[in-house]
Amino acid sequence: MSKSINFDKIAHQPAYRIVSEKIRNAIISGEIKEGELLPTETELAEQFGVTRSTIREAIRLLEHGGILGRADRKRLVVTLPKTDTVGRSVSSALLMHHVTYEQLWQVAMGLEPLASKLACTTANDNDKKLLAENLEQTREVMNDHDALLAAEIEFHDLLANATHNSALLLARAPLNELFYPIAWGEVIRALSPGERIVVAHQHIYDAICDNNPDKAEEWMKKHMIDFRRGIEMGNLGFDQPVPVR
Amino acid sequence: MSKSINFDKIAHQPAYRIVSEKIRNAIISGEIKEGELLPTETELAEQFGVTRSTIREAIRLLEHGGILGRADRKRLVVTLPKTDTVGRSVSSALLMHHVTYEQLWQVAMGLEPLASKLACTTANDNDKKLLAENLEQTREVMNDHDALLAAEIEFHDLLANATHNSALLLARAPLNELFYPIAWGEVIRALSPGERIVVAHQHIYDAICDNNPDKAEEWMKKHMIDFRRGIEMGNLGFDQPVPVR
DNA sequence: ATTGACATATTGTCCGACAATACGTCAATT
DNA sequence: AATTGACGTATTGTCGGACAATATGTCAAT
Repeated sequence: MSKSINFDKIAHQPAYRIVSEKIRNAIISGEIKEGELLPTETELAEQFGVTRSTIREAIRLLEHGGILGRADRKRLVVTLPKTDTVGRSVSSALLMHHVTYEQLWQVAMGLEPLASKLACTTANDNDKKLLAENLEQTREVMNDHDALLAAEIEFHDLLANATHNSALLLARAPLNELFYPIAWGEVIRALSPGERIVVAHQHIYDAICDNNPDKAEEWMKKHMIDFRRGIEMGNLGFDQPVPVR
Repeated sequence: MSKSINFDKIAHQPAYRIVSEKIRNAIISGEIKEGELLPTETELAEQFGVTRSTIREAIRLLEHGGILGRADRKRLVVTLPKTDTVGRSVSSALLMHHVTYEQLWQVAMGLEPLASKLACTTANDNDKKLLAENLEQTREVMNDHDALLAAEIEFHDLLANATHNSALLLARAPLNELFYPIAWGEVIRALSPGERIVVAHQHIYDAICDNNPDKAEEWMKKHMIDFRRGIEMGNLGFDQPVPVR
């Protein structure tokens, strides 16, 4: 133990980070509204009094987070971060943490029935129409593994969208990105559970149309448990890390 | 409808993005292991055959996602993305989506009881020790609004950590960042619910020590519902967007 | 209304330079 | 032996300027 005075670590931020923060704040606070063009790099450089290279680094910092996109591959534009953009960085974080099938399933078990329940009261006509179309589509491709997987993923995605809850959408983004495509994909190839999937989806869809939250929640739970049994019956270890790609 | 042939949009990726992807893949696939130093910028520039500026832009792209940090503020090092790093970008996304208290609460209602339940079987001695210390701490500061809020946030965080489920940790990151500090903060200032908080935490802690998942889940649910009533009783609109900062 | 030609604006990439600072080494000091 | 000091080196942060590639806008020609 040193008896000497302790000074706080001095926070020397590089310029590109300061600039990035300033831009970020301007965006989040609504000073620059969504859809608006960012000033050009040279203009920004003049305004902040730094070189264009510095500005570019600052911009890259934000671009990854999805709050900056490009209008036409030239000018940068302020954009609402899409779920999949944000989801991708969360997913790579999870892969590095060696997330397991089981851990993802637990989260899915927490969020998907919830989404199902909420959707009953929030889904509008368009949401229902999309779900109905997906259901029909799923029935058609029931025996085509790849197409079935795509339809299954879309169903859960449509359902989540129907809640119109962006917090929920973002929280479940890793499921879309890692859980369904990989884990579920293997299950489908191993067990061909097309029939069971369609039945579950149908019941969930009906529940939403009947405005019956409890039923929607219950069927989604069953669906998820089926899921789990699928993973266990396939030869993928439930407690194994999700493989990278 | 044009009858002419449709070509796919040509995907011209700028060099900095290609470089960034390559580095990202090398990291995720484990080619460069966690904790290892990245080659210096000049070396990377030589290896990829581009200028240092381009390398720097590529690095900034990754730095934001948290998979690159710095060892000593000079050399870059491969790091496991911490939950709060990733959480921050998710949170700014949510703010831009004008997420409401209610939406965050719904997610919390899905995840927190789950965390509580899971923690019963996964918490180790150290987790329990930390929770116990937090509990004691909470009791002491019960009437100091700011300290109470900090302790409350820490409790939920410790609980989530005790699940040792990184997917869950990342999914609930926005709660730590937006829901508790802002929404809960206002409730505490308005209603001084110190007593109720301590009681709930105590029951949850007991349930974990008794290895009683159902009880843990139930009490967390009660706790969250209390939460909701708090928000409704305070003059914050439950369906209002969470204010920016 | 479509095409073509041309000037302009903006981004992507390169090069070279220098200052600030973290690191390692080795000597000097106590 | 442990701390301090001096010094050279490696690496990042920032600068300035340059040029090519590519969208954009305008106006004339068909």
